[in-house]
Amino acid sequence: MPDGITSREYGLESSELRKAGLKVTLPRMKILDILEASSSRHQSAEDVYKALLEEGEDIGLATVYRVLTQFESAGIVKRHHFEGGHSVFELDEGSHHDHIVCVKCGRVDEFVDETIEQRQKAIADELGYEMTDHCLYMYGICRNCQSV
Amino acid sequence: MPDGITSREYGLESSELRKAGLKVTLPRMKILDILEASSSRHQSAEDVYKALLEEGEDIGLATVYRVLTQFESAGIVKRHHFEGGHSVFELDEGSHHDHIVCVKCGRVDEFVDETIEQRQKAIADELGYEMTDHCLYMYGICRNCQSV
DNA sequence: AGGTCAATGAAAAACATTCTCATTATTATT
DNA sequence: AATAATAATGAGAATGTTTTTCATTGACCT
Repeated sequence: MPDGITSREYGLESSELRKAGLKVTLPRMKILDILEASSSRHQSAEDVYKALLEEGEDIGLATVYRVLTQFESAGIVKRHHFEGGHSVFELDEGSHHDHIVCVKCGRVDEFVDETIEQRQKAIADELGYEMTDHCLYMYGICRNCQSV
Repeated sequence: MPDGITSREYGLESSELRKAGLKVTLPRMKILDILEASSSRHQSAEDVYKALLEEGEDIGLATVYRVLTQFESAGIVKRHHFEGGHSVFELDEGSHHDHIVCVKCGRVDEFVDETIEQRQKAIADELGYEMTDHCLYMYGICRNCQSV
């Protein structure tokens, strides 16, 4: 068990890391913590880094990027490229879903639509592609921001 | 008419620029040329810049970015964020369509599916969003690359 | 043609992300 | 518990893309 984490924290998370073939280190535990604890499911590397700073952790931004990329390869998180340049990460609970993002406040809602999923498969087939990934992003103004 | 373009070139394009409230300048005409002439409908700023260099034009990369962004605001081009970081631009002929990108060779195919379009509108509605934009990216391996 | 103001080029800056490398920590092994 | 082998980390440099700055040039209305 790395120094700096309590045994309370050292439970499911460590086995999740081991399962992924990653050593159990403080940065990886803390980053997993933050991804699980945060109110916003979608966080940029910078967001995670700031959250670490607020908790007084001395973890570098490079490590945050490294760890998030490893988590992506391990299937622990999913990376999304929303409009505006930088990537956001969310815990990958296994169930695919799409996103609608408010262009005013950044709010994100998730949804799944079986009709769309099926049409996508059919289209990839028609066009001769072996699909590896797909994502649907909608952008708009959420109810809150409409009334302002 | 700016110096450096022939009267042959000075036709539809200039009125397209004027309509958008943009002055008719040599960089804007040339960039429009390249977007129209290129074999690949989807080009990065860097691609456009290289094409300009090949034609012997002395137009800076900053101008390319500036002009493409203005074109986007004016509705002349659409910007896409494919996986992998940098943006690509394509002429906006008015008809919305989605994209499927080969992760091996970069080939891009376009498609429209009315069922998907309708479901998207319905979902945005249900979730209380006033939709401003939407894009669907599929990634896969195209027929050519499968046989390799 | 001339004046006004926007557009440009070049270089610097900003930004997100990745890499390098010396140091440190984890894990398997005593 | 101590150790050795090896992978992970932090700090900062480096990269790649995009934006900004500012002095200069150019388009366009009269």
